[in-house]
Amino acid sequence: MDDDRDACQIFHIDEEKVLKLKAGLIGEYKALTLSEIFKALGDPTRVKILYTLMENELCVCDIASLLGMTVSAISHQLRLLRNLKIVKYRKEGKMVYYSLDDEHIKKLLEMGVTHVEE
Amino acid sequence: MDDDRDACQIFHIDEEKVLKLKAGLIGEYKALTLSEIFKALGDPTRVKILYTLMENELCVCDIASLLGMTVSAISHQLRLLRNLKIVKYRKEGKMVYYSLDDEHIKKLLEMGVTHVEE
DNA sequence: CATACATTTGAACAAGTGTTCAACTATTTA
DNA sequence: TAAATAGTTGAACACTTGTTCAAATGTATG
Repeated sequence: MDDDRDACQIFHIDEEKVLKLKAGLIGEYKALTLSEIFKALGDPTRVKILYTLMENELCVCDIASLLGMTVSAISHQLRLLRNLKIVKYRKEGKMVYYSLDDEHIKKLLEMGVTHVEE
Repeated sequence: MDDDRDACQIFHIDEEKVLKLKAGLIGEYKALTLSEIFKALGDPTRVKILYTLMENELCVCDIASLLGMTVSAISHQLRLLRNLKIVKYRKEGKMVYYSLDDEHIKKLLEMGVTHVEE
């Protein structure tokens, strides 16, 4: 009688629970920002790119060669990853060397692998 | 002279490095599987749904009410999350209670927040 | 300066995605 | 059995996305 599961019709969960739930809601902006990061990792090409960068920094055409894709396609993806601060770059003459921006990205990838591998 | 950065033109990185890089490449299937998980987290609505499930299990129309969206929209998203084993569900009479499938998902979300908040 | 090369960029296209609407299933209750 | 309720589903739509191609930067080198 005390914990009869919330029927849905009029949404009559007890006040306290409603408040707790609403307080725990993620904000619109935060949800968007967070989803943008995950979305960036949510493409096979970008996953492959990031994997090549996990131990080394590499230039655009090295990545393109390794993945068997056009330099243009890789560059487009790198721009996206750059804008989201997922990779950083370093210019040296004609070449541009890309690397992961921070350790979080590496950890996110590793945790993703852990999840899919179990 | 020893570590002259790989010029790109003919991709003449030294053999050892090429081999190491190629060995570290992620496979096609693994990249796809991994990207599917991240893609699932890469939508604001799904992020919000998962956030409501971080501490409680909830039924579809509770989530819909909390987020101010239609039951149908939520149900479609939950199916996707279900198929990817990101959420699990429990049936009780007419109601279906959803919850996060495992701790990894929670950790991924938390780690994502950490990344965007710094 | 002219040439070569690494990378970036914009436009365009096919393919994929999220929401809505209406119809449907399944379960409870009268 | 009939009505009510919780949830699922499929089709349709506008919108977004990833790649390609061609053209444009920027930088070194002859």
